[in-house]
Amino acid sequence: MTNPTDDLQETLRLDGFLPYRLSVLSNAVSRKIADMYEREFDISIWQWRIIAVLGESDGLTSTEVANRTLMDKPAVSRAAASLTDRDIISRKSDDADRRKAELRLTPKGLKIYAAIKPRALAYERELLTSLSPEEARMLHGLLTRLAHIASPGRNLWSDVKD
Amino acid sequence: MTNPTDDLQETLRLDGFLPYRLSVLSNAVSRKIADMYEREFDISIWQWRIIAVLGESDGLTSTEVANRTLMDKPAVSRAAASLTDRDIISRKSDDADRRKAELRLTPKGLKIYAAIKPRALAYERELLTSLSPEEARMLHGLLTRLAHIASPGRNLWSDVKD
DNA sequence: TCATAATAGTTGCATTTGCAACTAAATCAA
DNA sequence: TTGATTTAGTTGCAAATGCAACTATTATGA
Repeated sequence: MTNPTDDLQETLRLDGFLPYRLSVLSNAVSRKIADMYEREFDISIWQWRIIAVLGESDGLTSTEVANRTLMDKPAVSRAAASLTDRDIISRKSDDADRRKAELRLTPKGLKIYAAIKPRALAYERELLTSLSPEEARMLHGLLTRLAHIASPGRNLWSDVKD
Repeated sequence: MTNPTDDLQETLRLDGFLPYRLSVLSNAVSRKIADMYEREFDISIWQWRIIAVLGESDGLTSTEVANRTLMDKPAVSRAAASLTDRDIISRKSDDADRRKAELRLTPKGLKIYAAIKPRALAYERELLTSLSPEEARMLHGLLTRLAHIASPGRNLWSDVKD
């Protein structure tokens, strides 16, 4: 096994390279959880994100959804269109400003939200089984700090404080 | 879980949902670092992964590269083809088994590797500035444990020991 | 007022991705 | 042998992504 660049001081192992590890782990997690949404509810990750934020707080506009989910506007537009077609969310355009429209979960959407939510939380719990509660807290704190560095200025997610 | 309705009581905030946070952080990090590869060297993330593993250990076959980088075979094939076209890697087919071909960095490839590596490591260091050495170690350990749960059986990355 | 700029959301398109199906070569079993 | 299987790698294609350009509506300012 030759290492063609022994002369360079620091070693780089893809294995231990943080961006790589984050990417691989995130992909594995997303893939697994997306399979569940998809298989059982025919809902994509983006659709789920919209449902999730509307479940948290109803009556958001597309732009607000985009900000909260960090999706771009076309992605929200398309995912919302397909959810509207399937009667999972409704859109009511704002009378005062007819460019805007408020998105809400329909009764059907609420049912889907109520069905997916515990599955999502259960999967998260499963992931965290290997971590003690303090370690889980630590993990979130570390991820938050990394996010500040990775996207300075922009808050990738509001800091969870407790 | 004895009482399934307990799940419904739990709150779900996308913000604090681990799969979401991993995805958003990983995207931000990948985007930022990919910009650098792309802008300065016209190298995609996939191409960089190939260069990186070949920089670590030369003379791997496509399949070995795929295993180490967790890319799928078509992705390796295409990225390797374009790197070969650009004379960044070379392929020498194995005389004993003519299905196989060993991939190596060319002198030009070595130069690119040598140029990108310190930038990549510098970016990783920058990310980790907000963490103490123990915290960084802790982070890697936590990510490793999550990876075991997320992809049981399959080792997403060999555990860094020593 | 009216032209200009800004904002909300949609559409179009080129690129990337993931997966299945394929070719070529080697191995195995009878 | 030789026919079936396995393995290495490539090609093709459908779907997902990301971004730019567009429409429609509202706000601004001379």
